[in-house]
Amino acid sequence: MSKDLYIYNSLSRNKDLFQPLNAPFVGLYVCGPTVYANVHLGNCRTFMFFDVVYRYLTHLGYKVRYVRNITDVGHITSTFDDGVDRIGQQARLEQLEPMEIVQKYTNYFHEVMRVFNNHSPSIEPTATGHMIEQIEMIKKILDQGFAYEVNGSIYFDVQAYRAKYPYGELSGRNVEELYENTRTLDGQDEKKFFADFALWKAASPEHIMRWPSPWGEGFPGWHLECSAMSTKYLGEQFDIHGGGMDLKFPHHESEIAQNTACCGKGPVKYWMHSNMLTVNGQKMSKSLGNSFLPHELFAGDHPLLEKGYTPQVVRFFMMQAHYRSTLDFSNDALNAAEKAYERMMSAYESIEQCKPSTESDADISALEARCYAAMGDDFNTPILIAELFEAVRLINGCKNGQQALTAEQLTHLKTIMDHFLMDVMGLQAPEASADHELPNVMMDAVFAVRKGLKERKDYATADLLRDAFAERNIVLKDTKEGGEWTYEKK
RNA sequence: GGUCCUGUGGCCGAGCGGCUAGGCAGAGCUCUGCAAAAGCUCGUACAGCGGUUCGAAUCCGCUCGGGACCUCCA
Repeated sequence: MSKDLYIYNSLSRNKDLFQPLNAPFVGLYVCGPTVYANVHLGNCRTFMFFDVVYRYLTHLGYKVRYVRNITDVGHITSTFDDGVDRIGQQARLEQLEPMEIVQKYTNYFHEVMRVFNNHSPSIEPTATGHMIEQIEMIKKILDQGFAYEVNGSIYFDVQAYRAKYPYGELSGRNVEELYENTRTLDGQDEKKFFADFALWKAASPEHIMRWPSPWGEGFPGWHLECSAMSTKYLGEQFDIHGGGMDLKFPHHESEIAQNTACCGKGPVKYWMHSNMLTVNGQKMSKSLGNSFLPHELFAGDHPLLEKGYTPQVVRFFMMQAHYRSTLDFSNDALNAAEKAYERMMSAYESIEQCKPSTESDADISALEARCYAAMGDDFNTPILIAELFEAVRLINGCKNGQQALTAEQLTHLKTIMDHFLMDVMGLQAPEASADHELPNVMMDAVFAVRKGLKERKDYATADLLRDAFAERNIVLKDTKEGGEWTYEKK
């Protein structure tokens, strides 16, 4: 069975066979959040997807070092001279210390990541914690002649860089064309060339976040931290760099330029970009005001929402679309995902109830191979889910005696579900089984009573019992053996 | 304006030269005291117009619609 993995590489614009630089080790870097506000669902999609990348590589047996940074300084609202640091701005707004802002929104971010069942990264470095590395990197770029100083700020010299290396390869930008469209904005700038970007900004007297440097007090540019931290923890060259599509330019393009200027070679073998989550066809973003916060979605506490959805349903919903497609967020789609998720999970949980046969015409190994093929084809989770519904069909068929499965096949199906549903896609069963133990014992008695009533053909009382539970959101379902029950929230 | 992506059945969403995607919703059947669940079967599809091809949802051209990026963004 082939477990080859093909990854769509934004740099080559091709699905490339994944071959790690130093197997079995894999370096994975993902641009994390700027912690100046609560992460919204669009952000979560990216982190959830790269969690699946991390999980699948790990499942394949790679030793993955997953680095995802926290941007806690340097993310300025524009690179012009009046640019404001997002963290500093929010600190003034909320009348808190910048580090209080950082802590507050980092906490929320971590809580959301946990609730969505994302694995923690191996290393979660912060920009403020790597000031020395960033300053050292600037020195190297200066030494190589690809940066210059103006009034205590250091800018990356795109023209000097372009004379030696290609610039704009990742995003397909043409500097001349960019210039055509930006020259009007290029006013009283201290940069030599419009496309130059800040590596270090001198801090104005009122600027709160500031660090000493060889060029005076200031703060690092946004793009620099990722270059410095990925180099520190993953080396000058590493395997996979991920992030949202909107980071391709200028952020990732600048990263490539910084690393290349510093080390003479491009840093990343496979660039991966996940597409946007949209609302009514438009990108979900904080600035457009159409973003959902995770807790609003769970509680259904938002004008555009009819009801709440559990984190697991949301995760399943995200997995039903390919990461390179935009995904539109709607009540209908979420409702459909909820139903699908519940069907999937109830089949998963009922594998033990299947009675094995001695013979079977089902080909479970082929099913497993198709699961690997789906994931191997650029992490195609929608196809994987379609294959897992084939497993659902087999399990349900077996449960009501229409499909013969051997004991080995049932175990195999359980393994496949465990691997792909739980380990790879990071889904979880709706509720912990421990909570079910006592209610189950009680419900067994209820079903015994109903059975007696039905045998006496006292259907009215039997229905009364069922209705009484239904009023309390507990749905009773009769089966041949007795009954099943579920919570059904409204 | 530039660069790029995209338009699939009632809805979501894969596929991207020939072979059923899948889910949700809908119809019929089986099972069932009824119901629910589950299984089986079914329906209608590839924006429009041309072209290439034995064959196009898939490739090419044009038209129309939607979106992203072009120094805030996951």
